[in-house]
Amino acid sequence: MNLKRRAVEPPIGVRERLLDTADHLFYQEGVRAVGIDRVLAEAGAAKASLYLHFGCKDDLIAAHVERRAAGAQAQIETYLSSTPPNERALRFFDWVLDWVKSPDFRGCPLQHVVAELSDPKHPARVVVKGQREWLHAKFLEWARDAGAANPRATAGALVVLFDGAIAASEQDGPQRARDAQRMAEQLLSRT
Amino acid sequence: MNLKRRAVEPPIGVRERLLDTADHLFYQEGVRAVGIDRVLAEAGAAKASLYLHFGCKDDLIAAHVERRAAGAQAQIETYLSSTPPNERALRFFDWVLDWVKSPDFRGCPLQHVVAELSDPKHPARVVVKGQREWLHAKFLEWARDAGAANPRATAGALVVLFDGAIAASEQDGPQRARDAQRMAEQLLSRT
DNA sequence: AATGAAATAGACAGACCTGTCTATTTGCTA
DNA sequence: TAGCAAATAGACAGGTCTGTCTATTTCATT
Repeated sequence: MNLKRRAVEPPIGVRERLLDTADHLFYQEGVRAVGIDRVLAEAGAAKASLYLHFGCKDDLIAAHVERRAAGAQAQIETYLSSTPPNERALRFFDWVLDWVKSPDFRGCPLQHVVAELSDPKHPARVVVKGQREWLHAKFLEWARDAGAANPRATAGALVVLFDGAIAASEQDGPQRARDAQRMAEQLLSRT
Repeated sequence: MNLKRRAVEPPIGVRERLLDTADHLFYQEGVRAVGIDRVLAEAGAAKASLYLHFGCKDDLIAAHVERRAAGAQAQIETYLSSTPPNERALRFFDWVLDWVKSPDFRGCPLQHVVAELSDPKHPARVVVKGQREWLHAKFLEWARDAGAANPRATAGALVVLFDGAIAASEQDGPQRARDAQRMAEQLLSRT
């Protein structure tokens, strides 16, 4: 019955502010390139706040990945909610295309974290793994709904097309995501 | 007894030794995670030698990327030399499969460097760009040789399949490279 | 043997990093 | 108004990082 810190919520809490800032900086410049002090200064927060809310930098990185993963899941579900199940696998690549065309697209934050943190047991890597399993399960579901002859093989191919679309678009521009989309069409057209 | 390493050891110059070590460590753990001192200790070299031969760490990173790029080019050319031109695009994915199955495969060093170094003007990024152009030109050539109806589109698709095969295999294992290979077969079968 | 270039060993500077700790201020609420 | 929890400011410790510099040693060629 304590509605203590419930108030109304006009000002953003310091935790959110820190995570917002870290999320942005980590994505744009890399988790190792950005130091705690940068995050603190840009968020206008105190060091004690960061360590109170997140414990250590590695956990802040994990929270950043967690936020990206959850955000992507929500976006994708919303994006596809009005699409018939059998068309979702293909429509997914419209979402990918939107993403790679967005102004501050800089590749996949999860791929980046894997590149930067070589230890698979790092808390952020654990989150990445979970997100990957989620995505694979989605692809499998959509492949089945699309009537694929071999849903497992189709799901694997979709993973490749997704990773390839993002990684290639990071360096070559959105055209690569279109190339991927075209392959997805071919892949899903032969039921 | 005073047996210097000269007696039995082949004459590996300090520059090669440094580059060998840096190349390996940078690839396995990341260019930002590995400090100069680690390279020095593992190579058994002096700091002055590193700065004499490479100038600064950023240029050492660039040399590492350069070596990977040149090595890949040479390997690929050799691998495909006995393959008829019209089959090279497809056969290329056998090479990819070999790579991702090799024991210390840890993804694409070039993709990693792009993830770690956000500045496109970084000397290592410049090398990456060059390698990418080389690869794209090769794909275009092979697509033409394979009689593709639209070589440019096919080359773009091959880039996506390549990046996807590597990035996905880094996290999911070699199965993803097989998935990519199967898509390449489909892509190239419709002439 | 003498010379001189290349390599080694390692101290050092200066910057930056994560993480801890103390002291102070703010703002809600009882 | 008094109290209390959250947040701030910032000093500090202990590492690590890149890069420079000095002094010494190795080694091939003369």
